[in-house]
Amino acid sequence: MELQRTHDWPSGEEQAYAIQRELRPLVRTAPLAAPPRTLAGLDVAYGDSHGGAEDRVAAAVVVLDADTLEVLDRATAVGTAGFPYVPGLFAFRELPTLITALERLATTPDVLLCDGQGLAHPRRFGLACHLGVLAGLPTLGVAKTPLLGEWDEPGPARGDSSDVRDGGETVARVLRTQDGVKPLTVSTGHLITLDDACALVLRASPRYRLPETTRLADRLCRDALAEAAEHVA
DNA sequence: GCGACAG
DNA sequence: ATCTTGTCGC
Repeated sequence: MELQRTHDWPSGEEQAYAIQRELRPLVRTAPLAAPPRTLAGLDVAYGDSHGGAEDRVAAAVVVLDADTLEVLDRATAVGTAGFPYVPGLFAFRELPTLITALERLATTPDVLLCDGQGLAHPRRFGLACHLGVLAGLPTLGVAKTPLLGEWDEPGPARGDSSDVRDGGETVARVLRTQDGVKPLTVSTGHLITLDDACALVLRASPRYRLPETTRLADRLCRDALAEAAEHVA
C-alpha cells in the first residue's frame, strides 16, 4: 500500500511536539465507513540497548481476514529507531520502520491495530492517531499497559470493560479479552469509534489475551530481527 | 519540586 | 522493549 509522506522526521523533542500539534487536528473519530474485511497487526522488536535513537529495530505488519483470522499478507522492514524512547513521543521511534513495512504490503488493510495508545495520550495523539493520519486509514490502539487516566476495575469475564477517563473526557476503555486476564487498554486512533475498536479487538482475540494481529506481528518482527542479525555474521 | 511514564 | 528460573494452574 502507499503512504503519504506528510512531514519530515524531527531531530529533537521540540520538533516532535510541533508535529504533534500540527497533525492532531486532523484526527477524526467516526464510525467505520464499512464493515472491515481485513485487519492488520503491527509491532516492532528491538535489537541493541533499550531506549536510544540508534537502536536496531525490525517492524512487521500482518494482514488477517477479519472473519476467519486467516493470514492474507505480511511484510517486514529493519532499520534504526531514529528517536529515543520518550513517553508521549513514542510514535517517532517506531513509525519510520513501520511505515516502510506497510509500503511493502501488497494490499491495503481496512483497519490497522497498533501496539500502543491512540487517543489515550497526554496530547491526544498517540501512535495509532499519528499512523491513522499518515495512512489515511482507520486505526486503533491496543496497549498492554495504560499510559494515563482513571478507571474502575472491569468485571472478571471476557468482554467486560470500563471507560478510562482523563481530564474530564473518555480517552480509552480497559477491556478484558479472556476470563481472568489483565485487561488491555483500547483507544481510538483515526476514523473509528471506541465501540467499534473494542469490538474488533475482542473479535481478534478468540483465544489469548492479545489479539492474533499483534501476536503474529510480534513473532514476525522478532524473526526478521534475528534474520537480519545473522545476515551480518 | 516529585513521581510516573505506551514500547 | 529486553534480560530470565522456576512455578502455579488448567
